[in-house]
Amino acid sequence: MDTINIFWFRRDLRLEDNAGLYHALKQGQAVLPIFIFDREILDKLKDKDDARVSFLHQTLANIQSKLNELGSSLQISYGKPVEVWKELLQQYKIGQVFTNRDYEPYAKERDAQIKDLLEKKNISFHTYKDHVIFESTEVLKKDGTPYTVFTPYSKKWLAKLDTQQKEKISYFLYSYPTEKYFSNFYKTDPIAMPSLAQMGFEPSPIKIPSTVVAQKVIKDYTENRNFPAIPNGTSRLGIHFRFGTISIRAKAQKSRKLNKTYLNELIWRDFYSMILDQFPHVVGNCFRDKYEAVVWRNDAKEFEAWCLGQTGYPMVDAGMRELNATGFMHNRVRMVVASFLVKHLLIDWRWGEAYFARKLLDFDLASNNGGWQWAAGCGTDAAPYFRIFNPTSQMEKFDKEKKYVKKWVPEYGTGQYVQPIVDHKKARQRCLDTYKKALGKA
DNA sequence: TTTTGAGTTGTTCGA
DNA sequence: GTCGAACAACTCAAA
Repeated sequence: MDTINIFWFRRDLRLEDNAGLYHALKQGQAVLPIFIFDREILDKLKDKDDARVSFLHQTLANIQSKLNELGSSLQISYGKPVEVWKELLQQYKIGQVFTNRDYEPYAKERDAQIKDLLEKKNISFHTYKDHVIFESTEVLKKDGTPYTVFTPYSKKWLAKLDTQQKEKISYFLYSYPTEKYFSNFYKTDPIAMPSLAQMGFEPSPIKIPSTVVAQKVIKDYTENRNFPAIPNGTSRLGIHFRFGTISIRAKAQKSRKLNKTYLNELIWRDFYSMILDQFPHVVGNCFRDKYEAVVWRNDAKEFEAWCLGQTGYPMVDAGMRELNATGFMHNRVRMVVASFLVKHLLIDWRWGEAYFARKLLDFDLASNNGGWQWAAGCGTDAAPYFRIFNPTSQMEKFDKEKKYVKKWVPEYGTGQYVQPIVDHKKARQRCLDTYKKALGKA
């Protein structure tokens, strides 16, 4: 049996401009690409027709057919990673293993286990940066510790990008010519992949936004991004960044030239990825501990009304209904619904975070957690607690014509629409009092 | 070490 | 209708 190298796909599902895959193929030895449908993750999903699983499956099928054309195949397994790797070790004589780094706590632990398993067999485990522009240790304060405020972080980040560009420190800052080495894929007949049904899932009716975004969308992003009724006001690339179906490097390079505001959003993505990597306690805990003292009301009925888009506040309800129907919610509206849940209803931000995690196509632990902690005021660079969005004035500001609201809440203004479940003014005061008390100011 | 300037995305009140 | 101040002081980053 010949020795082969393995490339392990995770959240980098593309053959082009893929750092780890590039390094794997460049070695010269035959490379078998693999993917694992991870039961540690899948078994926890609540919806059998989860759109992200369908998307994953479809994306892998696309990669599979491209590889089949090259006379190779993707080996897709369904199970727990450690078990799958033990089987792979039985099945193949493996030389080296290549993969791209993942910064979520679960992934770090999983990779440490696999690395250990492989190294015991004298198989090296090589990991690469692919998911972000700069990793958590690449942009640090002068004293060598991580930033916790976005603006100085972003300045340093931009300066570093400029330096790398000027000095050509990293030829591969923008693109890995992976396709140059496609001939090194392991030659094999197509290997069957598990069907959705075999894994206990059903296809989702939800449509996935395209990877192709008109240049004009990025160019006009600054003016359009706050208005949810504008059809292409935002790029909707979140899901593709999440699963790596597009390259972050390519997008950063383009937006650097086209629109600094858009680039800034990509810097936020690196920022929250860094925060998660450096401060993993943010999973399940307030970044700032003193906010744990907030006494949440956690009314289950009100939470349900929020989830279903039945709060009586049109901007909130439109957002939640858009989320439930499409797996997407406009960013401006995400802030409005999050502020409403946490501050008007005084429901623990972790409840909202979990609901978004379940529903959002573009769900990403780092960004979702960062966003919710921002909204709750307990995060790194958070909104002050007295900054409470007024869902009505947000609608007047950002959906003046009510185009967005009427699309998702058609009964709005007809008399059939539910009464507000809380009074804004009272809820606002209640929030201020609750936070003041928690922070020892009352 | 101390000081200084600044901090994604807001709202309300009163002049 | 428009504008500035108050909200509440706090923490961070860098000089």
